[in-house]
Amino acid sequence: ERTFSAMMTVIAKEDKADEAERVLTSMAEAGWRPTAAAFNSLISLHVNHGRMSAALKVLDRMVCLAIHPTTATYTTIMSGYAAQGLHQEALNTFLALKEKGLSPDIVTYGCLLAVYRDLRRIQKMEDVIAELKREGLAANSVIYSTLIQAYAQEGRYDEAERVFEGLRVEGASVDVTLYNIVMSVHSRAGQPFKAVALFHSLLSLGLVPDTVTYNTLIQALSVGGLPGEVEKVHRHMLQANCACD
RNA sequence: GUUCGAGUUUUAC
Repeated sequence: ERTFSAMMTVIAKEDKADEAERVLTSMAEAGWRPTAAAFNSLISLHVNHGRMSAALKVLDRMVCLAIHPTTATYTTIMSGYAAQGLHQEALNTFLALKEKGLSPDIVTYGCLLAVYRDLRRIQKMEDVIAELKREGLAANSVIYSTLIQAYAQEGRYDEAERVFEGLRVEGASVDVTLYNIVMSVHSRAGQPFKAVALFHSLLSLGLVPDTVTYNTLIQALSVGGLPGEVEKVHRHMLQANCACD
């Protein structure tokens, strides 16, 4: 059962849609009950290639086989619509999830927030974050980084920074991606020194810079009028054995 | 400490 869904994710990563379909249907025909996670992997595969109608067909077959879609099922579909800029469809999927009696989890909310960010509905985002907290969920780095991007997109850099400070006071999780995002915001705000400062605090927290970190920092320095500093970043990168281009 | 799903850099008109 468990090894099965693992197998499905492997197949999904290699984009063998037809193979995945075959395995899944033959299992079902043999009287096995594939897990919802196995179907979710297949749905995710279609979604990652922009094949929403194929994804929805899998959802239908799931229902026909009496395998109940999960929160992850709907979240996957929602993210597919969001990726295509089909915001209303994404929001409808969120409603559908709740109508089925399922509860959105932190990943679902992260996806919902990305939709409202693209729609430039900041107040709505604040409402959603309040709602998720009311439901006992802990806002994490994904939630806050999405909000930070929304403020930055409107040029409201001080509010973006306040969110970043607030999250640390609150003790929310932090990760490299959050730092990458805030560094990028400082870069666009014309504050290369803040990006550099953030790079150092990320290191002091024991976070490991990735290729996006270095690229973002280099970008911040070159557009920020400090191209001379770029060489230092390169040296740091090589010393850290980072597999960057 | 049990990874099926969410957020980040660049991208030639």
